[in-house]
Amino acid sequence: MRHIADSTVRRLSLYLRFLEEFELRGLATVSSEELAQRGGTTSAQVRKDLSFFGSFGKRGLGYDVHELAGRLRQIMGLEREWKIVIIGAGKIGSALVAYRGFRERGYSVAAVYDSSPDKIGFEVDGFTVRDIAQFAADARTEQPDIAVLTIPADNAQEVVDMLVASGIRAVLSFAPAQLQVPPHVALKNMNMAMELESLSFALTNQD
Amino acid sequence: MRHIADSTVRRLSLYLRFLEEFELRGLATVSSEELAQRGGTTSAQVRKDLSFFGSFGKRGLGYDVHELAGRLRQIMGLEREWKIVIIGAGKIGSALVAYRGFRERGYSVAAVYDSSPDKIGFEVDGFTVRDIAQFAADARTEQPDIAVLTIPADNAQEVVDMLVASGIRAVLSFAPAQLQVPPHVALKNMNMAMELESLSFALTNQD
DNA sequence: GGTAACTTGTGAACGAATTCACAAGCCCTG
DNA sequence: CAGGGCTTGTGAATTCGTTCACAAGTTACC
Repeated sequence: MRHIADSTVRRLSLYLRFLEEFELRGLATVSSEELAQRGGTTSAQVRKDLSFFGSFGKRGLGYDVHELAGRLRQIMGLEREWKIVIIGAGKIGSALVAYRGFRERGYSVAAVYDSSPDKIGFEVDGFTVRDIAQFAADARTEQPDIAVLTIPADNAQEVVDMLVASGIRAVLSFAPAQLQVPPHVALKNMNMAMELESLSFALTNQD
Repeated sequence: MRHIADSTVRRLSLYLRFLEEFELRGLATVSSEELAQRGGTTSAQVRKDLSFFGSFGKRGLGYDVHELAGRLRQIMGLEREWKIVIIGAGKIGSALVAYRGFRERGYSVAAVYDSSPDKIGFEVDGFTVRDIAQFAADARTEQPDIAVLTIPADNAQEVVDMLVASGIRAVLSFAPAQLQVPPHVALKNMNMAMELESLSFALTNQD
């Protein structure tokens, strides 16, 4: 497949959310213009984004809400369940384990890991925290799909190296660090420090 | 000031982090090439990013680590303390209140709000959770700078409208919703669902 | 069935962001 | 102080993403 821009993928994710919203409201069809307005973009952008994957609409009419939602789920890989492991049973990690939004969207938490003896063996929202040292062995049988990293920045790189060596091909990192991964591994960062600094930049450099 | 791309601001934030790392390691100067390698970008990109704000380097030598860090802090508005309020005392909100990274980088949590009687009046990491209804009144005297939104998507828009009406000009939202704010308000999203879906997209559409 | 009102899908035009490439400046060595 | 080795700062070239604009297809109505 032709390379798809990250910005496009993120918008598709948004469109899907809006479609689900429209579905709930009982709308049967929706135009690119309506989707665009809901998402703060333009109708041309919506159509272009979709056009990378096929043509799903009817001229003169728009898109069938239910059908387009299905197509998007298919495109985004949401027709199967993805196994998540949470690495780091600190405050953020524990909050995520309990986060219901995961399961709602087809992501199921399979296990929680930590390296600290204060955490290993204790329960977090129904999960017994495992020793990170046993990850490689567990991964062979359990084959988790996505690792969510909620550990401090200082040893995040070595942990991610270990995860990758154990076969993980997708990482969502909350660690405020710039991690290196080989090209076959997908990495996304949730870097709060960066977002906050973007905000203080905006406040400081306001016109 | 000329408009600065969001991607540039985010990279500046990264560079600052790397500079602080280099400073700790005792390096006195650094070249754009070294910064680039650390951040997975190119030296031309680093120089171009910096050039929007002035010329901070010495030809043939590179940048003074300490000086450039200071300049970046100034540019990013990190020379003052920013008052944060956390809106939503659920799992994520509570985890953030306790997050030490805030204070380390000059952001101080001033208060925590919620709308649920189960939360209001109770303590979260030393903060007594306040009633969201009293936000407007509090804001007049306390003048918080940044609101961090950790509430469910369904009523996020009305809450953000209220925050904006109360004078908030910067919002970091964890709510999985596309919020509308007037142009003078800066808004950043931390949308985990979107990042996860980008990952499952990558896993699904792998070459 | 003809026409008016809509809406999609998509090349082409445009604009924004990144990369190239090089003149200019700095340091070190002999 | 001349020459070689680096590195910056920045216009120009390029690449990438967005927007425009319109032919083609659909529905509704008379």
